[in-house]
Amino acid sequence: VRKTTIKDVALRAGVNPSTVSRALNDSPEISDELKQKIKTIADQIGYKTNLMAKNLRLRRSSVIALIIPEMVAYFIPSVLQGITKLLNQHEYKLILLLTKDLQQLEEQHIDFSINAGVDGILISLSKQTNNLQHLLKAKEANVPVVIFDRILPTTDFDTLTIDDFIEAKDCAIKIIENNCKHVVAVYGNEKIDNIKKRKAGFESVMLKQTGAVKYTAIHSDDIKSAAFNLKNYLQKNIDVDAIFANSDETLIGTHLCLELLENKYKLNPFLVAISDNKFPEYLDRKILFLNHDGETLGYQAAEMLINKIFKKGQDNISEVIDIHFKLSNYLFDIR
Amino acid sequence: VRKTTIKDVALRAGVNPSTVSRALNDSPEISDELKQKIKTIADQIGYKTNLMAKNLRLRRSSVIALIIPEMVAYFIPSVLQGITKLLNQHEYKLILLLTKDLQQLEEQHIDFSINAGVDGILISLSKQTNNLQHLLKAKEANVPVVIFDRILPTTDFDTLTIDDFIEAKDCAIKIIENNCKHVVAVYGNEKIDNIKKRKAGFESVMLKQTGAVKYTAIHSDDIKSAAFNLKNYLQKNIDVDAIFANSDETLIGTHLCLELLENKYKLNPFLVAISDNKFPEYLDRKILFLNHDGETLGYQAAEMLINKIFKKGQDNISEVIDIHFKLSNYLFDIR
DNA sequence: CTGTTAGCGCGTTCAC
DNA sequence: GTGAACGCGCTAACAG
Repeated sequence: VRKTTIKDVALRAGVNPSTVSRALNDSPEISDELKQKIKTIADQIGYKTNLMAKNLRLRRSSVIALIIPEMVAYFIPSVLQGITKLLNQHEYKLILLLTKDLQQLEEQHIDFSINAGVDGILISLSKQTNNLQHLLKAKEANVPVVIFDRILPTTDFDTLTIDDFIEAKDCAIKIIENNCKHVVAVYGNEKIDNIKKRKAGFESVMLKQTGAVKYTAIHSDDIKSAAFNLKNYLQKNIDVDAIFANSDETLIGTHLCLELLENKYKLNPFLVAISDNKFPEYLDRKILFLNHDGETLGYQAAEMLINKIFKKGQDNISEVIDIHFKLSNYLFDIR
Repeated sequence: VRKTTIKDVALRAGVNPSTVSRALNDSPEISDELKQKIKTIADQIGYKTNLMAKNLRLRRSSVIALIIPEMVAYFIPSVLQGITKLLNQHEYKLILLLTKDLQQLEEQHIDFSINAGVDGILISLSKQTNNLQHLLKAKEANVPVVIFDRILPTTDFDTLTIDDFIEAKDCAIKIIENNCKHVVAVYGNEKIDNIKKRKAGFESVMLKQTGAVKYTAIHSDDIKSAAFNLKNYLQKNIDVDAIFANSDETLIGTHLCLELLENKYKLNPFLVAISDNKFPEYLDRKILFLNHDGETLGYQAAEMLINKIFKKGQDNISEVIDIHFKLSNYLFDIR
């Protein structure tokens, strides 16, 4: 059950294998009619080019490494969907490496990727990672790298991330426009760079409102602490009329907290969130939220990498792109 | 910047390239001391075997195709995590293909996989798929296939799925043991085979209880309809003391419904669910649930496929494995 | 035990 | 325009 190769096509067409190769790759040296003839024959006998041989010859692998902390829902699956979409268009394969947010594992994965001969690396940094030393090896080995989502400021590598500052700022502006007077922001773990930026963006608006608007920041490490800390605050401040949840986790915490308190108090705060667009529809509540579109992010990140691979060796300026999504409105109500 | 090859090692060691190859692959024909010497030299000059060349020579690709409906949270990401874990142990790469639950796309992806020369196919069937005709091509082309999660009964292929019947039966037994007298089961879309089996398993216990226990089945297509239909029923039947949600979607629907009704009625049903272990902790409610451990499923599925690839051509009996997870208890409470 | 030879399937240089 | 020959890096068959 041997697969049909370029030789079979050549034999059938009465030409040399190299001629077939040239015809199939649209070389200008081949006459159009011969090209047509060869292509037809190739189709007839079901010839498919062997990518492995081709890659070996072309000194490339058509494999990229995707290094991410973990497969956590919901954002990453969307990102992966976007990456996949673009990669399949170019017949690229994937090695998926999980760092579990450990810098040491991340380093091992990078070494492995370089040694495995991948054509490029797509990486979202671990929480532990605070410098890009280990990625420099990739640069030396001449393998293109794109850092996406969880990034660190750098001029050595291409980065693509969502512009957290601007988006949080958008949320703050919306709240002010809505004439709210007592605003609470629930922040997640500030060790995460994105969270830090969102806080900065939100406060870039809020802190200017001194006097007119009362603003309080609440911090949390997880869902429970978000719910708990918010609850403590709200019980003493029933006049809160706007809440900003800056992540899906804090949003859920906020939701749980409100569920509990709504039985006792009359609450109806204006709720604004930055989310990955999955929880809002599960929460029976009106939420203005900013949809962190992972698929778009993934697609663009993969696109950046592929472009970098194609024009390898040419212009080596590091690109920095910040995506800016817009606010969407969502309302779920079965009452 | 040429990479060091087997030739460089051979030159340095004063032996023939093929000797190096044998030494590195632990051939019994090579003396231990020569092996050691060669391995040391290889390490010194930083030799890494070129997998592409090796694969070309060995007529394999070290790539498997993963064909699934979509990257939906939460189950699939866990599955993917498990698959990745095993694949990385064997230096296997991945082509991720999404069918969007369309049989036609599924067929295209299978054809593509065969032509791309993957070593094996790991597939979870689309909702539309009701026969395995298109997979027969893979069998003819001699590419191993493992069907997992969403399967169809077959003797032509290996299948691995969670034993929905048994698990739902377990849930029903727990409810009976708990002395509940009025049971409602909320089922999802019955076109999905798994849902059908869960219903059968649950009812295999429930329908025997005629007289002693009142049992009602509620059907739904999505979260909203689950919540809506359940609400309609509960409003007329406040004495319901047990609810079985047979998927994460119906569980959320159930949760939303209870949230609404709890303000008006005194409700505290015994809640049992089959879940992917993500929502229960987000719902502020006591739930007895069966954790559908995707990571284990994915790991085992990949393991089955790799084994099949290794002993290709030998025993060709189709394996059928049903995993049976156990009930876990979960309680989330910030009050 | 080890060296020699050949070839996996393709793309490319050099001839003609 | 097209054919012949070579090599990408590796391993398997055949010698010795």
